[in-house]
Amino acid sequence: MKKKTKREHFLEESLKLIHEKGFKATTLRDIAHKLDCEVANIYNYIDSKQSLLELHLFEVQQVFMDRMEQILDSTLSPKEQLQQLIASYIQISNARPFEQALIVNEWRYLSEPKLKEFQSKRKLYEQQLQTILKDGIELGEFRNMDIDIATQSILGSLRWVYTKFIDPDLKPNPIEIEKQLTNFIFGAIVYHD
Amino acid sequence: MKKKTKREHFLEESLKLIHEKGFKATTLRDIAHKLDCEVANIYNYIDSKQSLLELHLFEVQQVFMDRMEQILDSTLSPKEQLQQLIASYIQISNARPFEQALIVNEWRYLSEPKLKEFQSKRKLYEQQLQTILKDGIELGEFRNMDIDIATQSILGSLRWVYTKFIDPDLKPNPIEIEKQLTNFIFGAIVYHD
DNA sequence: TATTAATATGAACAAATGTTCATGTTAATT
DNA sequence: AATTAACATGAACATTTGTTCATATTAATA
Repeated sequence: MKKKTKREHFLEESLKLIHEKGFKATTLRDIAHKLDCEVANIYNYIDSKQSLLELHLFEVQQVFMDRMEQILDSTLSPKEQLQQLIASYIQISNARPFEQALIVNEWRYLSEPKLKEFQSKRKLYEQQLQTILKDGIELGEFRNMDIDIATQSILGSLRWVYTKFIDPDLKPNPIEIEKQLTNFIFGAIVYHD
Repeated sequence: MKKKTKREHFLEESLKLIHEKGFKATTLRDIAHKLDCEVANIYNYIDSKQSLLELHLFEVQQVFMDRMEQILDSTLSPKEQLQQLIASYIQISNARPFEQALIVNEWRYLSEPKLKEFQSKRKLYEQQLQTILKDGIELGEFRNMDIDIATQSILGSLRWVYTKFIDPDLKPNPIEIEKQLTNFIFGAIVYHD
């Protein structure tokens, strides 16, 4: 059992608070109150309020990007690649629901140049998914469709999933959720009549 | 051609600004600057900053609710009802993309009791969609699936659509988007093998 | 044990923020 | 023309906010 340092504890709690209230609405005094410490103490853990947001966002975004890279580097078919991508998305949302919540809701409060960095990585991720879809359509694995709309709709149907993993009482089965969402998305984009 | 009052102009511009920067990050001085007027003048249009958010949010939410009611009051089959719901969702997102953006991103900055009011209406909307899905499954129009996951996924695949209508240069065809999204969602939830 | 790193405190500050007030001007309605 | 409603201004205010500083105390490491 690894001992948690005070800093790690601070990062966890501040993450939850930012998730609850929103980054802009969360003050350093809110955080200090939750941790039962003085505001000034926070600056022993982080450089600034902004850096706190950056910390959480880029850490998880990198996990998404790495998983995408792995999948693209594989020899899997587009269909199998998409399946893997869905699985990875749900797995990350399960493992780190609060960070994922920030990715969905709080990224816009990054300040330049970090904002552009985040956006360009997200755009790359979307383009990589688009490529998978395009390849799949050319191979006849997916039906013909507007790739941009399909990309956004797929991501949209995954983006909310973290909410299932935030409530500690629910404890939903991620495997079952993966099955349901895979069926949903594959039904949406494969051929059928 | 209806003449726009100053207040209407103010509401439009402040809406766009809140969409751009986020409600909490938008200051009254930001708005005043955009409208080239004094901060105090704003209070000739609205009672408070909070009321500005409420104004925009509840107006559009009511449109969503009304359309849902109309559909439920019809004698259409679940399948046809869902089709109508998708159409109405896209139509509202097209007609009022900025308000829809607030519904997606800014509702959480409502303060009580308006927050609870908003949430309960949204919950009702979701439950009404769930009922459509449940009925459709029982009638064999939709395949058997986890209704909660299906509901969230359908709404998730629609929630991003307003972004297409925000950029005035794009001018996408809402009919084509409706067709694509209808195919996507129906593919996702009807039977096929 | 000596030394460095991690954690903690309280006071203080400048800037930003939502709101109010008293007052004035312009436009619409009677 | 008289009256009311809509729009506009600038000054002022109390709070809130992120950040810094000097200075402790505690824990880890050499």
